[in-house]
Amino acid sequence: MIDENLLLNHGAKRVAYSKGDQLFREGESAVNFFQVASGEIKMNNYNEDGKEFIQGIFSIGQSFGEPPLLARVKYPANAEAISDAEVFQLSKEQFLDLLSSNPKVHLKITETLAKRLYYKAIMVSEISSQEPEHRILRIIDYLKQHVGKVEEKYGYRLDLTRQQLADLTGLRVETVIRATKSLEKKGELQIKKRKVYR
Amino acid sequence: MIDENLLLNHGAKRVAYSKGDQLFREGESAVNFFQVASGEIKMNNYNEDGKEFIQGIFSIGQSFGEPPLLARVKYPANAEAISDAEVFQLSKEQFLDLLSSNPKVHLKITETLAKRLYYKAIMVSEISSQEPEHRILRIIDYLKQHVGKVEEKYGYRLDLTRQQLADLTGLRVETVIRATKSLEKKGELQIKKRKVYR
DNA sequence: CCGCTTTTATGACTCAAATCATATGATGCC
DNA sequence: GGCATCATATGATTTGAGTCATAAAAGCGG
Repeated sequence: MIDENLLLNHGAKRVAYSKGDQLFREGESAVNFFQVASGEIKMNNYNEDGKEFIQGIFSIGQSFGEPPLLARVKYPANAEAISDAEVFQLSKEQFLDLLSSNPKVHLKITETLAKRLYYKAIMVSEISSQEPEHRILRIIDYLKQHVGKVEEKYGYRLDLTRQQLADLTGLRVETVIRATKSLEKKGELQIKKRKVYR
Repeated sequence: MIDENLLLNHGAKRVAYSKGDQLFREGESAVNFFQVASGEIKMNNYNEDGKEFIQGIFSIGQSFGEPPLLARVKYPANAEAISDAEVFQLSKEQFLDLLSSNPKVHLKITETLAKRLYYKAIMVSEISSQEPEHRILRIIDYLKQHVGKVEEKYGYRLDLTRQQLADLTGLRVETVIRATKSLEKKGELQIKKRKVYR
């Protein structure tokens, strides 16, 4: 997360999007740096027959879409507002300028990329070679640890629909529903009022 | 790739490994920066029933294992020498020192991470939602474009065994063999002397 | 050149997740 | 409060990649 004033001083604009708006599309060239000011943004892909895969969900303070900016490649996914959202935007030049004049911020960005790489390394290995229940537990544990919010009575509350969980793990809703039920039976997680806790 | 002399000036050691040696294991803490001097290193995971997944293959000039160093997390995978290999190693402190005293090198590393994130984003989406043939073509195209070597008579020659291709895509050898044959029939690639060209 | 290992190849069979259909329980809104 | 929409739930059926077995071709070392 880059300090708001620093962003504004380097020419960032605060842009508002409505739920469902697309900020950029897979295959486009990267021209901006993005950091969420409010709301939530997801990055996703759709395969030929319309099945969605969610690369990540970003909320307040988190940046996204930097890799293509730095690696000079096209966007590998779309970005879409999950809710109404506001986003700080900075042109590529402004962003690179900010980095070179603020080594600490640069290091922070590098760390962010490293963390995301860590997450992706885990997910790609899980998805390629593990069973549905295992995949689901892994992503829940990851979220609990890395974006973990309040510990409630029954543990960490997963704020995702079954569909989103499916799109993050590459499974089908029905499979996720059945797997979470089975996991509850095994005592690996709790389901209260349809919400998943762990 | 960081200049050899720069590495040595910052206290890098050149370490030799034999084919099959493990440089580090999944779950261990990261203490070193690595850059390949000769030979090839792969990073991989094994799931419960021994199935391998290859996260990446690194050859001369490429660095690996930086993310856990920067993100302060455990290694998400093992590193193993595919052939006899030599590797420059730098302690975490030496590496961070090198970065802070060489902004250009730092930016280069950031770019490297960004590129790998790009690759992983593609692979995770492919693996989660595409058919075997599609996955295989995608990884071949990626390799062709990003580590692409000599264009031969029949196009880019893929220097991977069917097994390695399977481990990179999360498929089974038999599936890869059948899929590549089917792709050849469709004219999407060529197979000459068992080697895949595209 | 010969034997051994690795890699590619192919057929038969299995099985678990995807698919399809349909229902019921929440939630939001005019 | 009633109606539309969204999310969860569950059973029946299909399907395609995994699994298993077995073989043949290629590469390699002595």
